Amino acid sequence: MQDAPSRPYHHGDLRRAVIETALDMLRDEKGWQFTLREVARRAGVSHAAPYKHFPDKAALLAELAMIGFDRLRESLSAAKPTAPKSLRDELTKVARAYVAFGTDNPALYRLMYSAEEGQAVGIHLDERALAVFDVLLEILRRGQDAGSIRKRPIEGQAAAGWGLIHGMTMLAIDGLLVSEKVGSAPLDAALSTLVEGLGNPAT
Amino acid sequence: MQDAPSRPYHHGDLRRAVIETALDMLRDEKGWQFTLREVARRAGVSHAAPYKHFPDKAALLAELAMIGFDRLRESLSAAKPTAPKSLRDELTKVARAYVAFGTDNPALYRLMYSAEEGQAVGIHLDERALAVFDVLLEILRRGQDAGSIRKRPIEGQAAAGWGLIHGMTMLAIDGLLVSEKVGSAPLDAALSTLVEGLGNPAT
DNA sequence: ATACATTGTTGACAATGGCTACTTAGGCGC
DNA sequence: GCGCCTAAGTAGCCATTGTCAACAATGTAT
Repeated sequence: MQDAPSRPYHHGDLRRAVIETALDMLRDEKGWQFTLREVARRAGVSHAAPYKHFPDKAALLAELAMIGFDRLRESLSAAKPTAPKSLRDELTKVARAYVAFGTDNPALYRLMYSAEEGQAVGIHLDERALAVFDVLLEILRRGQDAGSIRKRPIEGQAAAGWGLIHGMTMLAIDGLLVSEKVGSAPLDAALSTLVEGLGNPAT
Repeated sequence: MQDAPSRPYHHGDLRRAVIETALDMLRDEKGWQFTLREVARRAGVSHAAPYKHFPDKAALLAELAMIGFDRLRESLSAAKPTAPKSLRDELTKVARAYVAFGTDNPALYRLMYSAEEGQAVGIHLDERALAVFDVLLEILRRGQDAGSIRKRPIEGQAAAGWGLIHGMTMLAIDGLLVSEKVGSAPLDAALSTLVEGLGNPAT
């Protein structure tokens, strides 16, 4: 991780290094409330150096959130089966990957959804965040065309899917899906209920 | 609220006053990251006075969260129709009240779900939090008995309901339910999808 | 070579904020 | 009255942090 010999005065690629270090810290810690100074410390530079690459802390956070959306989309794409048995199967696999991303990257996920003074809205309307949403939309659209998903306004179905998946992710991250409340396989159960609700009963 | 003339040296009921003041602040601000000093300031006492009634800040936060659960349960009970047209109607009304509670009390709701170093689990297993969950369970149970809700393990159905409702609440609080993504009535759509998923198709 | 822009370093400011002593006010039993 | 307990006030420690200003090193174009 740390470069070996007598760090040259100029890092060379500190911007990237700061981002990488911050992502590392998000991996380690539970929350995204790291300090810029700590990032600098871990990156092996002085505490003010990051300011040469980011106007302020919020800028770094926004950048990290965007990277989070990119990675989430990649996760979802990777989880999409190439030859799905059914659309319901596909939807389930993608949803599972979504929740897994959240539990694997709790701090990053929280950051992506933390309303930094109402800026969350803007972030979520960015192209890179919409790309994640489009994965869901595309599946629903295809399902409607194929007849396996109810023909309802697709935005509403997307709302249901997003809401349930986001909710389960948050609950999972917070460790609240304890068997006392939701049994032993809450995610399976929730997803199958969702799929029932979205699915066309005629099929 | 504020006692009138020349505050006596001893407040008399500072514990309650601190809680009330903190609840006021939660109503005003978006987050629950108020400072104890600010609470004391608003309550009109010195910044150290609260420590006579709460060992530390976390204790106050826990107390507030519990009150939140109490109020949420009351809201749900109040929303439960006395003579519901159907169980689906009842479920929808209660769910709507849940989300409304969240959007009406965003900071308090966030506090209730903020994992203060993994203590969220304990809080949510407390009797007063479980009482909220029981409202959902009871409706599902009754629905299963009446045959209008699918006969599936009830914990799984509760997971789906909780997940979707909590998710929609969080999205609503964060202002993310914008029409560009989820259309004009996302909550309606999501709840009807949920009800479809939970409902017994035979009926 | 030399000027200039870039990128890092050092140091400090200002605000914050939880928490802890120690001191004072006041009520209550005796 | 007297002493004691509780509740409140005052003062401050101590650590943290975002940010900025001034300075130093390095690379680059002329």
